[in-house]
Formats: sequence, structure tokens, C-alpha cells
Amino acid sequence: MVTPEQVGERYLAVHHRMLRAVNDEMLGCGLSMARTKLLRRLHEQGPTRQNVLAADFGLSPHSITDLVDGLERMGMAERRPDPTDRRAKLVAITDAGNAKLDEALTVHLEYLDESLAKRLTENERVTLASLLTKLNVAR
Amino acid sequence: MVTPEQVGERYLAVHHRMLRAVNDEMLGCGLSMARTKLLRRLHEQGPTRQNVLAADFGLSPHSITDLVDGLERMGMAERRPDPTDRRAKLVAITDAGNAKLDEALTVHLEYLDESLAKRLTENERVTLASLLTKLNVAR
DNA sequence: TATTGTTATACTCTATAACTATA
DNA sequence: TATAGTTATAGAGTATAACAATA
Repeated sequence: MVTPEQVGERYLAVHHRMLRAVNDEMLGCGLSMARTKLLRRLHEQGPTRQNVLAADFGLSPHSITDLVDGLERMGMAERRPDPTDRRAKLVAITDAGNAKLDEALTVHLEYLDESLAKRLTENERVTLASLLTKLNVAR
Repeated sequence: MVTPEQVGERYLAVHHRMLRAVNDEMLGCGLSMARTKLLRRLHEQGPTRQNVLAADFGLSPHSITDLVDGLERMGMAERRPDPTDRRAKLVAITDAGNAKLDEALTVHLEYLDESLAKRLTENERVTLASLLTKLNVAR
């Protein structure tokens, strides 16, 4: 029997392990979770100022500097001057970054989908997806 | 509409954020996720050799040394000689560790349960719990 | 020769605080 | 005086490799 009180405990145990497995998978192809998220944001919304990224991801300005440094060293992103404010910098994804992002998303999402498909039926996955949608509300 | 193919993607977005929130909560009461897990294992299964811990948690021997160092500095765990093998050490939880573990589990599980209760009905939480049970199979 | 754990070294992800350049 | 970003510093969590003690 399952009671609602046991959910938090299971939640922690299961997802901590799953996310770690995905993260290992991602590192294997050269892009960590944090870097993938940032690259994806740049891919979808174009060149963005660092302070906007910090606010949107809930990270400190320093963490963004660090993340962008890493992506820049890898050649996946680049900083450009912001023409409207000489203090600010726009971070943009490069062609190499777009290619890598494509590869990383394919690899890790396929891995996750396979892991889920191994453990859940199609109906259960649909149910999970709808629960996730409800969990995703920021509150 | 929700298709099984979208599940992996949502899974990542939702749980990454949730686990980070829980981890922040846990740091606030002085025990990180990794330390809590280790302390809990020591509480439940008694003094354990470091190589066993490394194997069970899927960590390198060094990571265990590091984690135990941290818990020892906090007075939450201690190393004892293994009477059967002078190379080995048994890691044991202390009284202070047991008290802290109790507090940490209460704080972070209550936080998680509240987060879930804010977003899901009781029936949905029961459904989630049963999905988590299926996801928890190691494969 | 193999195993147990530590030390040395390093990388990622996160933080706060002090600082520089610009607004 | 306030904002954008970097540098300095720090701590957790992870890794590999080299090493000492012991088996």
C-alpha cells in the first residue's frame, strides 16, 4: 500500500539516482546539465545579456560568468559587446555550440526515454507526463 | 496533448529544479544531500567499511574519504579500526549524527511533501508514488 | 601481487564579497 | 549612486593517479 506521506521520500531516492545517471551520460558527450541548459536557452532565444541569464536561471552573476567561461573555452558560445550598454555583454551560441547541443540533446534525451520505457508502459508514461506538468508550476 | 516522447524532457526540467530546491533546503539545516544519504545508511546498517560504502553508492574511494572527512569534522560520524583487517576502517554514526539526521529528514521530507501537496491532489500523489516504485527498480 | 584508504591534483557548480567600468 | 560583469575566495561533490600500509 502506498500513502501520500511516503511520496517525498521515494521522490528523493528515485530522482536523485536518475538525474545522476543522466548527468554522467551527458558528461560522456562533453556537455554537463548546467551547460546544456544554458546553451539551449541561447539557441532558443538568441544572444542574451548575462544579468538576464542570471535572473532567469536563479543563479548568481558569478555562476553565469563561470558557465559562460566554460562554454567559451569549449568554443560553444561567445561574448559580444552589447551595442546599447558598454558595461554589458551579449552571450551567443556558436555554430559548434549548435551542433554540440543537437548531439547532446539527442544522446541524453534518448537515454532518459529509454530508461523510462524500460520501467513504465506507454500509459504510465502519459500519466507521468501529466503529473510533471503539474509539478512544473513555479510556486 | 501529451505523448510518451515528451516525458524525458519534462522529467529533466522538473526534477532538476525540485532537487535543487530540496538541496538548498537541506544545506540550510547543515546536512547536504550526499551527507544525509551516507549518514542514513550508517544509521540503518551500522558501522561500515569505506570500500563497501564506495561500492554501494557508486562513488570512488576518494569521494567516500572526502564525505567521511566532512562528517567527522562535523562530529556526525567517526572512523574506527576494523578488528578483522588493519588496513580497513569502519565508519560509524555518532549520537550527534543520529540527532542531526533525525532533524534533517524531518525538515527536508516535510518540505518536499509540502511542495508536492501544493501541486498535486492526494490521488495524484498516490499515483506518483506508484510510478516512483516502478522507476526505482535498478536496471 | 592485490586491496584499503589517503594524498595530490583537478574540474564543475554553486555562493558572497570586493572591485572596475560604465550608466 | 546604481548596475554589469569580473576577480578573489571558498566549499561541496565528483574524478583519476600515485602512494603507504597491510593482506
